[in-house]
Amino acid sequence: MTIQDVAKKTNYSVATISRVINGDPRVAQKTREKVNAAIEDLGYVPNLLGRNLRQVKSNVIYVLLPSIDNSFYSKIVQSIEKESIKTKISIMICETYNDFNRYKTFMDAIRKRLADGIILISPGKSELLPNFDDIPAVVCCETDSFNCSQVDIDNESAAYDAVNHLIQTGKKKIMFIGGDFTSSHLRKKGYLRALKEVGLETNQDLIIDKDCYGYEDGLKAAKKILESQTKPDAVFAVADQIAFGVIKVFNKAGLKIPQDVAVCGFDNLTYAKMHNPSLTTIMQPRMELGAEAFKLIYSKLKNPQSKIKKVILEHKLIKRYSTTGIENEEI
Amino acid sequence: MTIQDVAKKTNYSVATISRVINGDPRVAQKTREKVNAAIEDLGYVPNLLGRNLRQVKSNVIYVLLPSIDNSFYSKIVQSIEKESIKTKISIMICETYNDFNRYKTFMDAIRKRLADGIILISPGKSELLPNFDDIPAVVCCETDSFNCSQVDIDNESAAYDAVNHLIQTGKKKIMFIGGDFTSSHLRKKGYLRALKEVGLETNQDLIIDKDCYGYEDGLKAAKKILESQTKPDAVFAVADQIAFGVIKVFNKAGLKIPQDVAVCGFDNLTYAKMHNPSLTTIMQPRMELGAEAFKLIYSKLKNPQSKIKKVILEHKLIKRYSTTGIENEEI
DNA sequence: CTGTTAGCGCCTTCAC
DNA sequence: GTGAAGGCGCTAACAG
Repeated sequence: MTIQDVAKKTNYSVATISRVINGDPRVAQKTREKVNAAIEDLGYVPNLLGRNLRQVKSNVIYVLLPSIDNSFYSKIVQSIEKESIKTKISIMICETYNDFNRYKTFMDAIRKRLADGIILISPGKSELLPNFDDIPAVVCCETDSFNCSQVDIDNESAAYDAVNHLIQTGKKKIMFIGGDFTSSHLRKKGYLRALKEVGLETNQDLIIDKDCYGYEDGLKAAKKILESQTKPDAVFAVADQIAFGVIKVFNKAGLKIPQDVAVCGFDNLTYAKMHNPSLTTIMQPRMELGAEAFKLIYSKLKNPQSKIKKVILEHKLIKRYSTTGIENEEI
Repeated sequence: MTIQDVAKKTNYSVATISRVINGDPRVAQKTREKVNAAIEDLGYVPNLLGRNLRQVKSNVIYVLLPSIDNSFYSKIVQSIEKESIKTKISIMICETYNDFNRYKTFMDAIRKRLADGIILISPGKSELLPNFDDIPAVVCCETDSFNCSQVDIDNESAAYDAVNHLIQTGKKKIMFIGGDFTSSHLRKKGYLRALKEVGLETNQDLIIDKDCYGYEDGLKAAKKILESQTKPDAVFAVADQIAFGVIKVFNKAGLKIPQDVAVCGFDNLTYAKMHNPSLTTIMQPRMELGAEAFKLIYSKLKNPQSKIKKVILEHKLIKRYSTTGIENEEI
């Protein structure tokens, strides 16, 4: 069943049928009705593969992210999807596991026209990626320099806010736990600036910034802290999951949170408020990050000449029990 | 740049080029080399839209799920993806939010040839869905009857195991918290069977099964419990997120978990072990569920005549602090 | 307002 | 082992 069959049945040409399907205004109302009736009648459904070939585009955008099993990303994806649904573009989620070859595979698929462009979420350093200068792209949640539009928060100042909050609650020996990735480095900068500003101690014993990314790493880091002579009265972790690990260990060791040691995370995962105690953290505006990323790639596709933009969105400190000692389910 | 250009450059015909690209054996070794060299040389990349049109398939499978912002689903998707990468099929994740019209949209997209088939994850009751008898489909994590292959766990017996475990730890007044969906109904059956078997009380005061799906509902349910005269010594919730809400409220009320009241969830979300206290729950074999679902749809596409299968996979009870009082980071 | 026609890029018979 | 030719289903000039 093709457009031909509809043409035959209605005695119009395929061109007219095509016009009706695509809402072209230069079709008589009556014709339109007849054609639609025939389409209904025959149960005809256009084959978009034909259209895609003809128009040299797939109306698909790839969304590349490290892993879908991370609620931080999933919220971003959700908003990209929400935005895309308003257009006729579909998104395709692709997990990279930060693997060079997977990035390459997906980028090559675009060269094969299976997608029109990509959104890269937290891709890491640009020099560790395959070159993608030839394909329409937007980077989300990464502050390294790319040859395309980007959207992110100000990581340095977000960390500054978080650490400053810890200082405000009277904490003086504040640890930093992070990993080896760009935004973590920036967060460390913010941490250092906050301490420096009020003349607080900043030494290497207070900093763990190697191989620390997730829950298990948080467990390890916290154990190391307990075993050492460093007795911090607060911990700032660059990811909520790390903070969850830290809390687990501190709890088991009988430390009171936040009285003995306060804990602050980063990202405001869905679980941050469910946690016991609920976790103070930096909220990244995930919905806006995703929506903005989509808008950027969309306008890039509409107008390939459009200029590269860098968009910085507002973060927000969410104060919860793990630093304030006040449990409030509403937040 | 098309296959034509390669043909011209090599003085072979487009047919030969096509054969080389597709690994057709009836091509002389020498020819193959020359053609590949030219392809390399020109930087030619095949346009798969042409191939798709010609072969009347897109090599895409849609994966429909309620929401991506739920780590239960994301693990399943991850395994589907992992399985798909071995083939030349790509998967496309589609959020339905359990909305009839969104289901319809995606199913229509398949009729438009944008995908070759679908995997439906937790689609709910079959009568609430648009008809999809005309498209290749597989249902995952749903026990309602569908006119296609299915993969799921035995929900009734999983719930039985969970409640039985609570009984073993000496609990006698066990509440059930669930919602109005098929697997929840089955879990209630298992709950009732376990209680009945040992002659424990089962009355309506111990059952909350309306509008209870997520964290917020858990909060509400727990508050209701505290206000009522029912003083349960254990709670079995049909989802981990509900359990998290319950724990939050009980904790705040000063109840000791599991001494005063034990809590058991369902699903074994990644976060269940990070929680304080860590959560006893039923592990669904999410990776296997996804992998099996993909295999089923794949064979359906390979062989449209293949028979409908129902696959039931093994669940497992994961015992943690919220029922045992023992914190073990390893689990 | 409508029809004719020529491809989009590829694969696949059918010849030789 | 290779080539010629037709067509997958659709859209977009161009003509009328």
